[in-house]
Amino acid sequence: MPIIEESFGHWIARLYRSSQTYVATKLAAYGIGRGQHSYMLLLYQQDGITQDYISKALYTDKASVTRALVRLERRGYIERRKDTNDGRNKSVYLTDKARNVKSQVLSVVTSLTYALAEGFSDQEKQQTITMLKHMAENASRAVEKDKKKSL
Amino acid sequence: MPIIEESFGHWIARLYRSSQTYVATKLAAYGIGRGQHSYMLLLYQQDGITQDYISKALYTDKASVTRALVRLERRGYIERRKDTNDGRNKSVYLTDKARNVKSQVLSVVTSLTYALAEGFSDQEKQQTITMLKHMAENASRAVEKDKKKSL
DNA sequence: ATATATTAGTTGTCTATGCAACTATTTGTA
DNA sequence: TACAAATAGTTGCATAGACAACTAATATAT
Repeated sequence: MPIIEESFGHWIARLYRSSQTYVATKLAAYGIGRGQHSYMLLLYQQDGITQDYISKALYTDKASVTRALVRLERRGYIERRKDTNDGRNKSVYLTDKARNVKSQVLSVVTSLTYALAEGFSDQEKQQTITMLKHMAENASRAVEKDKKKSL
Repeated sequence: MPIIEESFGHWIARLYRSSQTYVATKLAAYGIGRGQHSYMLLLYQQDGITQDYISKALYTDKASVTRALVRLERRGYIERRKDTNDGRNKSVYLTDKARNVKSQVLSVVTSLTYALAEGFSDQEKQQTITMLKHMAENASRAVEKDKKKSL
């Protein structure tokens, strides 16, 4: 019996890596790295949020957030400013340069979703996103549970 | 409208990272890194395959394959031997040490699939794997298409 | 038979990401 | 008010993975 073919993890890993490559190729021209478009996406939705907020929203380690944002800042896509009312926070703001590429970035993300769902009916697309969300939440929960156990 | 929530890529990324963390935590005790269990899995199915075969089966860059296998070899889980009939090939063999942890490794992979599918009916599980496979193939195809275009 | 192509694997360099340890700031408490 | 705990962010260190350039070995074509 094929073990690997029935492992969700195997398909998720393959899917993730190809998706990253896809996005990376399309956004390389803008100097936006493969792991950075999610941050742009989030900021397009909601500007001026803190790094901690981003870390929680994307379920990404705060150290990774710092580094991704440093890169985006160096490329001129964002600015980070220490909050005046709470000096621990840094709020993140898009620059004009970022706003100018918004439609291109969104179109890459959309085209990935579209490419992945090629051959899916509308109903299947809907089911897919539902299942992906469900699995992502299950995964976070499972990881949390492990963490608590190890304390 | 929430852009990011409807992006397949966002959910796949989150899912991938959590899954990796899950597996890493469970396999750390064996010195098997988070990216290495797929290689073990493949080899449990089929021993004595070449690196190139592995690279193609896992859709992973051959440089990454080399490095992952070097680590597994250093940990004593595999051996790599140059083929006698074709000196370009290196075939990869599991060691006794690897065979001894087979059930543990498989159980981690199974438990991940199980955790991700928590709350799914059998039919939903089946649909999920079908969709994951479908998307993975769509993704590979989309990446290939880009590559050809750039030539 | 020799020169060229192709193929398999390795190494260099880069990005992405996690965990742990650290710093700085703020909050809460004795 | 001063000291402890919590919070936000950064840095050190490690793994994982991609791409490109390279080496070695084999296959192909002249």
